[in-house]
Amino acid sequence: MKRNSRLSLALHTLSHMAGSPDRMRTSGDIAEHAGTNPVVVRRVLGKLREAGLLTSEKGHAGGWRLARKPQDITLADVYLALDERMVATDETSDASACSVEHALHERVSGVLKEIEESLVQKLSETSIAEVRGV
Amino acid sequence: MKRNSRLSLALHTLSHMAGSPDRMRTSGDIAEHAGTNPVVVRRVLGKLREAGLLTSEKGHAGGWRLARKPQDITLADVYLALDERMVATDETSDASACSVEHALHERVSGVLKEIEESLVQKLSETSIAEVRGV
DNA sequence: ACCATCCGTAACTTTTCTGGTTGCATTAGT
DNA sequence: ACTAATGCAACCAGAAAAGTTACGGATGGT
Repeated sequence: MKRNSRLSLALHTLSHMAGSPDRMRTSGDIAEHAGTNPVVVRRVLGKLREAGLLTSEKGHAGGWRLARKPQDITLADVYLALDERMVATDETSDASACSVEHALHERVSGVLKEIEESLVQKLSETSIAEVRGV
Repeated sequence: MKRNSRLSLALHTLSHMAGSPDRMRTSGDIAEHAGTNPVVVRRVLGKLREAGLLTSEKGHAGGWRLARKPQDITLADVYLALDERMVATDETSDASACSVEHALHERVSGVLKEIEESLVQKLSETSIAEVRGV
């Protein structure tokens, strides 16, 4: 796997689960399906569980299941759950002595933050059910 | 610097250059300004030159200058010049035997590509001049 | 009671990405 | 000639991420 694998893995898995929402799936199944490792799957899906998108059960008949209906899970939910900010810069303390520079830095950061917000807005317009489509 | 440093560096540099578009700046100046290395600056700015956003001149009085007016350079131009796709997945050959799986994979890829396009669209609505702002 | 199965988590390794650095050829002005 | 700049290639170092192994805890079947 390469870049953006987490978002991609999450999306693929959720879309797949949306097919039969009641079926319980193990991280092993999902991993094999996605061509990766059960632990990696649990790591990513754990984030989604924290965000309330999935539930997991331990033990013999344990596994993973959607916590909501597919149409109630948006791409924004997934994106935010993974806690990856794609365009927004980190809030590095601007060490520039010049105040004009500082102001410019603020402007650039602000613009990037706006772009990030618009991305989330766009993501919120599509649900997992719609990804599955048709 | 951390993630997105290239985009951030490019944006900051262009915004700064937009202040006095006729002034020639060396990679050394820019690097010192950005707290990084001249070679790194040339790497990033080289991409922008390839995309026609900047011009560079070798030799004694050489350096970098905007190739267009700041209002004619959009954030999308910069983003695309850097050739970093943030949300779109790479076109990995889908090795899934099942055709249903393949179709789902295509759907997810398609959705991500749409998101990417909408991001670029959003970026194209803001110019460097506007970033500089006010 | 026992056992197989599955999640949760930690620790470690390997790979990949990226910025930083050095060196050198080339170009251009003085 | 000399100086100062880009262009480019090669390499190093550090961080980030995936992959792997291992083990503890929970759960259900036998």
